[in-house]
Amino acid sequence: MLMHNPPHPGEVLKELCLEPLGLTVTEAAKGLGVSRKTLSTILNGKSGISPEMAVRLSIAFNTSSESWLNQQSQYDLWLAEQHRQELHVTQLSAA
Amino acid sequence: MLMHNPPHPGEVLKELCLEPLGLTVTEAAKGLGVSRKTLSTILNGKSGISPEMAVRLSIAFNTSSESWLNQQSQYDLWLAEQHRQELHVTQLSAA
DNA sequence: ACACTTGTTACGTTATAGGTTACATACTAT
DNA sequence: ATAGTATGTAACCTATAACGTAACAAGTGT
Repeated sequence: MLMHNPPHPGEVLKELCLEPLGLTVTEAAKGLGVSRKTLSTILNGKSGISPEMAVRLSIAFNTSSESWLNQQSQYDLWLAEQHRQELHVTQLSAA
Repeated sequence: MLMHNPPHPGEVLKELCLEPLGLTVTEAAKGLGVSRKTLSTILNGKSGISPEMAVRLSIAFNTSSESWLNQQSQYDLWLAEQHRQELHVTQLSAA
């Protein structure tokens, strides 16, 4: 169902990983092996977490890559569900 | 952890939705509101299930869009995990 | 022979992740 | 004030991917 606007994974990343560890964006980007811009756009909700980025986050922060990618999926799905009625789809299975 | 190669969502779609209902690719594509090629490449593992496609599938087959997109995420993640060591990432949190 | 289904290729468009470079802004310490 | 650092972002590039149409070859069934 997914009724409520899920938070962008970038917010969660900032609040749960960077801030608690006192990491700057520059430092974290270096550790993750990506450019500062790439991390910055994620943190500010301008781009999403790719499968590869999920793996990077799992290594750097000792978490599960699944949790990161699932958060992104929930977010993407919430956006897609907003246009449910504009999709011309007909029922193919029994209700 | 995800040790085993997860099935491509296209296989699941074919076996769990199209075949049980006796639907041809052409019919299903029409019902989903996409081109025959788009559905065909998904069924044959040549392309993935997008968030919008997950919503289409949820409408046509009366399922949850989450389940479709999660299957795709698990698949994408499994692919990404194969290159874990090639990613130059340093530990940022305590082990 | 004819119709239908299918996979696939070729050719487009559009979107997005990622990189580098550069700029303007802010904060901080000297 | 000045130097250093951190940040967001814009411009420009590349690569990948989803999607469309049109066309073809191969298979199947009438």
